[in-house]
Amino acid sequence: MAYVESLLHNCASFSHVRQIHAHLLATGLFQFYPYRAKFLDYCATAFSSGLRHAVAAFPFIRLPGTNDWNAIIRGYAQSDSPNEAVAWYVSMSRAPCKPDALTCSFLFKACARSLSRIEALQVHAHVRRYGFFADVLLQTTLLDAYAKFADLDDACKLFDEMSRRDIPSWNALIAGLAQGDRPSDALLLFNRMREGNADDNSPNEVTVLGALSACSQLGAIKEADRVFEYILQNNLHHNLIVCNAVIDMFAKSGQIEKAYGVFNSMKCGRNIVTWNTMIMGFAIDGDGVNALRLFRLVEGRGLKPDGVTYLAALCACNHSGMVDEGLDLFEKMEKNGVFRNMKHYGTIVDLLGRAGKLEAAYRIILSMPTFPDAVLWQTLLGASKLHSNVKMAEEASRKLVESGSSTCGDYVLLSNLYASQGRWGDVGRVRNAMNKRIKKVPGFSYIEMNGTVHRFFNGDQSHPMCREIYEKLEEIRVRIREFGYEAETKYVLHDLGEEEKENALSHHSEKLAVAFGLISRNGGGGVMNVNKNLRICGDCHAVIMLVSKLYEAEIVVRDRTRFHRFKDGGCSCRDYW
DNA sequence: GCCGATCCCT
Repeated sequence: MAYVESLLHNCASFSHVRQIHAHLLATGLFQFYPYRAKFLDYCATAFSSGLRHAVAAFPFIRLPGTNDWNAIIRGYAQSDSPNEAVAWYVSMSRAPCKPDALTCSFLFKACARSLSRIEALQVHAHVRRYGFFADVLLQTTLLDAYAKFADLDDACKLFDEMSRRDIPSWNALIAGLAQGDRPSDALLLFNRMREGNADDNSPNEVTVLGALSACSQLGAIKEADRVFEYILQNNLHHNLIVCNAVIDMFAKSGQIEKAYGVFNSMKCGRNIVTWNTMIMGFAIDGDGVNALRLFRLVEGRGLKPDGVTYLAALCACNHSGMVDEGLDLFEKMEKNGVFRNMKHYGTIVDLLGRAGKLEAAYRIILSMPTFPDAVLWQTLLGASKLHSNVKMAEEASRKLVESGSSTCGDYVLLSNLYASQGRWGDVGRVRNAMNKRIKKVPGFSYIEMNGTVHRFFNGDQSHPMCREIYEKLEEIRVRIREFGYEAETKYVLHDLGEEEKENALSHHSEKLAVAFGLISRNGGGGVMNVNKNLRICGDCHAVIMLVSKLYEAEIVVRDRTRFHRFKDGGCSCRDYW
């Protein structure tokens, strides 16, 4: 038996696996359960074409045992068609042998990957019935599956009920929270673990990846620094994947120099993800020159640009207004064997649209080989609004409504366009249509001050320092007026008088956050960082530029798509966004 | 023996 295992582990190619298979058949060992099951398991998981081979061999087994089934189920669980694992489990349940904890573990994995929630619930019930549930590893796999279905409350409940938890259990929940839109909870859990309150488990490489991802999403600068400090102290920065996530985190929290510092000092080598992350980092920072410089270096390092590399370079062109360079990349990528997907189209449509080439953007959407995504029409709508092209905006809106995927934001865009033209009848019509829909994403901004995160909604009056904040806003309004500012009331949706419109604008969440930041900085310098969940509004952009000059403040706003660095009355986006 | 992992359009 030992020699078969040793042969298996020394297979350099799939043809070696076939030779071992032939040997087992010739010697009759194939019908001997332990040999065969080991062989099948190796065959189905170690090589890409091995699963088909194992599946083809399966019918020749006289009486398949649990591990034979497990081998196939495991193989499918990690294949491109994980749902097949469930189908095999159904067949297995009709066979004489019984599933074991391993079978269920592979099934949970398969369910997690194919997002088959119902099937997972059924297997969960079986697990309880069979009495496998005491198994920590199995519980962790299930926890991970729940997290991937976004059943985070169930995942937390399972976690709390576990009698024993190891590092992967913690990691599964932290990563689940981070990826499931609860990054703050992920950080809380990470910090608990770091402070030694995690069943004697300390964070490892995988744990910090969850924490890094949480910081990236939040754009949380202080937390980002703290997580990095932990990584250095515990020598986790020799791991390539950790480094890639660190670069992403620094780039997404507005610390592009730190991101580039890590990129340049990596001792563990760089892979294509490293380059993609750094290029995208420069892109969202509005530094198209550095992004394209790195893009050109990729091939020289023996790496082949992939779809994400091109996407990052296209994003860089988009955010820096480099239309010709972007079009050139878009043309070249397919010649270089990289297929264009929806995201590439989305970026090029935005690039052309923002540059005012609405017809060209429209033609690109129509010329696509696949059915255009709602995002493409939303992008075209946004560009039409930017360039006040009512006809194109109406066309894009029509397509969105037809596709059944129009959102609140789409209606707001169209309505704002009508409003800017004074077409109040159309505004009312669009608003009525919008109000029939329930889903609204409220705009909010947040700013961190002395370790506390302060969050503001539009027109928010719930902050303890509400009075001071609104007084500050009034002061800002007066000072920038003296400086020659006029409110760009076209950004207001409603049919209000000019003065009321200005008020509606002046209480946008990003302005509240900036006013609060000015009050709280105690005259001290330093950069003020504001995060916003949606895109920054045009009036806020203009106002914050002036604030940066009149109050000598450097203000960085991270919005949904990029960073804006306001300084001395200007912005790093050079008004192109 | 089975658990946890990086970059991606508006």
